[in-house]
Amino acid sequence: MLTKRRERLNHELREEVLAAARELFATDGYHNVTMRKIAERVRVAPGTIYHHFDDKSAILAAICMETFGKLDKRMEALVTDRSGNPLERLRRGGRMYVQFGLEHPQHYALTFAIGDAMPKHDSVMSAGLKTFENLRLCVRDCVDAGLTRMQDVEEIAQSLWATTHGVVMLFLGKPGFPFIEQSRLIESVLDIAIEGIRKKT
Amino acid sequence: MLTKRRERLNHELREEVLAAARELFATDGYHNVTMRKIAERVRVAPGTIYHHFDDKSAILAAICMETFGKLDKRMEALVTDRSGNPLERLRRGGRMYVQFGLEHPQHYALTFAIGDAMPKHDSVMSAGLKTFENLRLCVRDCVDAGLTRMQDVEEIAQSLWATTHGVVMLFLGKPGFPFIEQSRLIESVLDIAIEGIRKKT
Amino acid sequence: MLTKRRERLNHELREEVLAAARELFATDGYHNVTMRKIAERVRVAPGTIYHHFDDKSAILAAICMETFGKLDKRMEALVTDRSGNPLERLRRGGRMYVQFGLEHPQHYALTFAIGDAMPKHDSVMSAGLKTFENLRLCVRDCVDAGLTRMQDVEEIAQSLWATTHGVVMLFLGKPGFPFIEQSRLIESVLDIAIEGIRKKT
Amino acid sequence: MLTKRRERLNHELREEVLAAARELFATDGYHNVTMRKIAERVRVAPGTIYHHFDDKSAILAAICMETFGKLDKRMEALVTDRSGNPLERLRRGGRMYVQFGLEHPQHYALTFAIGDAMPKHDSVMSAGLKTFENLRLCVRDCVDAGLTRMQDVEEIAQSLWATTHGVVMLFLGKPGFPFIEQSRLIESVLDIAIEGIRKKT
DNA sequence: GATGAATGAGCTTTCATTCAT
DNA sequence: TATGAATGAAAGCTCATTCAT
Repeated sequence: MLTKRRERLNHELREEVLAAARELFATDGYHNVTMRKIAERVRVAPGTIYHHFDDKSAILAAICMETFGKLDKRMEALVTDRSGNPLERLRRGGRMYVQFGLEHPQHYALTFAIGDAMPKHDSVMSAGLKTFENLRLCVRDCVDAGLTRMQDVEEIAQSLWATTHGVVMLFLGKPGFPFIEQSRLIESVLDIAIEGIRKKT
Repeated sequence: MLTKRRERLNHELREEVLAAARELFATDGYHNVTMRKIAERVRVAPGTIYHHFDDKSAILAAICMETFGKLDKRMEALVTDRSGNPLERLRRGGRMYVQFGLEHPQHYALTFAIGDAMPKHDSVMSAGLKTFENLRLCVRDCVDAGLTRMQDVEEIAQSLWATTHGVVMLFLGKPGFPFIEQSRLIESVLDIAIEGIRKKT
Repeated sequence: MLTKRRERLNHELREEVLAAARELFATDGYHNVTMRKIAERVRVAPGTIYHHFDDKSAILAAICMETFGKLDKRMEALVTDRSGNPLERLRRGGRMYVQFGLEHPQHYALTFAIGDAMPKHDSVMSAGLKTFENLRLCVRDCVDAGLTRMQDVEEIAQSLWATTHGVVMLFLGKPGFPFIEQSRLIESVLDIAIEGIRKKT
Repeated sequence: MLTKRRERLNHELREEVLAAARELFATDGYHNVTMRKIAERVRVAPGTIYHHFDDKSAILAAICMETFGKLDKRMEALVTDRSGNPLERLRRGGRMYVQFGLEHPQHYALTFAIGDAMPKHDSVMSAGLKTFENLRLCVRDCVDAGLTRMQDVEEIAQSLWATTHGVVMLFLGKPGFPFIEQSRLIESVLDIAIEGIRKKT
């Protein structure tokens, strides 16, 4: 009983720290966020945070893990349903990825922001790899079905990742730029990428 | 006479600070470089730097302006020389853009990254965006030459920007990821983009 | 019944804390041992220790009392057994004293070092000083047996205390100094002291 | 001009820090003295101290060096004048050493206090060795003159150091103990030591 | 313009101790 | 009695910036 309640409260504080950090990191940049600022926002003593996270970088790592977890869920749904044209599945996958980034800008930016700020945590790295694995599987289907100009699955998968990542980062990073209508640009980028991969008949 | 010499020396010191900072920023990252380190490298007292730059971020801004100036020159050369296949010119332009980003990660991040700790300087912003105009011109040539599947110059240009931006940001943001060989990935992305645009004959 | 068992368990936990602390203090130094480390070693929550000891220094005090108790027992055995040459008994006593100091550096320092950070506990103080009384008795035997050059028991006893104290403090205070082999230096000091006291025949 | 004045002020602040630290270290113990406390006493910002000393341990090291310097001066005078009985010179040396310790209790305690608190600084170590060298020379004279029971210079020298060190530490560490008159105890200890060394005729 | 000592706020992190459960 | 999350003060240290000279 007691334990359960404790755990719940515990979990809640951990989540509060995560929420505060997520927002602050995204707003002010990892380097400009102090443990004190996070603690103040959660109305907790600075030292308390260290009961839940080893250090500052561990907070960032936890946020990234979270992001990958969410992304993974959506990705798996895509891979599991293997009906239809694989190339079209790839397009849907790309569309979903971009939308995810735009719907969770704080998560996304933090997870994929400039590497300087991101301390290396092996758990995060492997979580990222796992997420990417789903994209790879999608690409493999296209290659196996003989629908692609090229045969190197890894090369294609990473190229597509770069492309979709670019759309997200552009929208997030240049909010003031006179972009064409958002969904039109997304579809255009996806179309160019798919057509760039497709085998000419 | 005296005045002239002084001016030259002043200018020289400013340049030396810039050179030292440029190197240190690129090597250690903006946040890990202290004013003292820069001053030591130039063999000058810390306070002296403040006679030439308002603050630390002003040094970075100056470096970025400088660097974007160089990029612009290269870009202009590309546009000015209108010989050869426009699509190939576009490919060379994209390649140059990506290489620039990877060679000047700190400066690139300043202009294009979000939520980072780097201070935003408007003058740098506009210098960076000016570069986009050259891309637009390049794309127009392709469309005018009837080499593209689509006709909307703005849509194509922004799509290509997103794509090249994506490659740069991916490399910068995930330095630990097991990417395939860098130049191979760059060429692959460019190839997919160009083929995705090219009109099927 | 229940009460008795509880008491025994209590006593056991107290002893376990003492044992863990004794080892940690000796290994890492009083200042480098945290309550948490002690608690972890005993597999107990940090707060639990405070049910058995007022604070950190109380643990050290308890250990010292304990240890001085043991020293006293040894010393008393020496004095009680009055067979053999009193001067040799004195030598054995000195040897024992030095060894005691070197085997329990933290406890020794608590009682005899100055200006150190260790908190002073009066009960420990008096326990330590009680030991001196045994030295005095030993010296008196030598004087009474007519084996000494001098007759002033107090003067001789205090001189011997200073000497043995010196060996201990030297080893404890200058751990990096290139001393000759430890036991050789101890024997040398004792030999000089005994010969310096002995009546020339 | 300017430089000279600066240097003098600089030197003065350094000395003030040293003086404050010396007193605080001796009073409260090295571990209980904070940089902030030192800074407050000197009426200076905490960071300022770091312009004069690398870190906290460097302050302690500087104090120790100082002590050894003073001791060295006196010791050298003793060794230089080689007239008279070497054993008596040794006695005078011991007397001087003890007096030095009692006259500079703070310096002495700090330099020879329990090793835990004393971070190892090579420069301090070598300064200590140099000081000890003078004692060694004195002992060698006695051995060479055939005045000693033993022949091992190092063994005798270290034994004597232990003995004199003991007297100092005892007086400093147990100010409340009912010692016999100070100079009488000192002379007694020295007498026992010298007679303990002297070759029996 | 150049100096460089000094500032002072701020950093991450540690830890003995408390107290509601 | 035992828990362990939380405290809160403090620690050593850093650094962009200022200002008297």
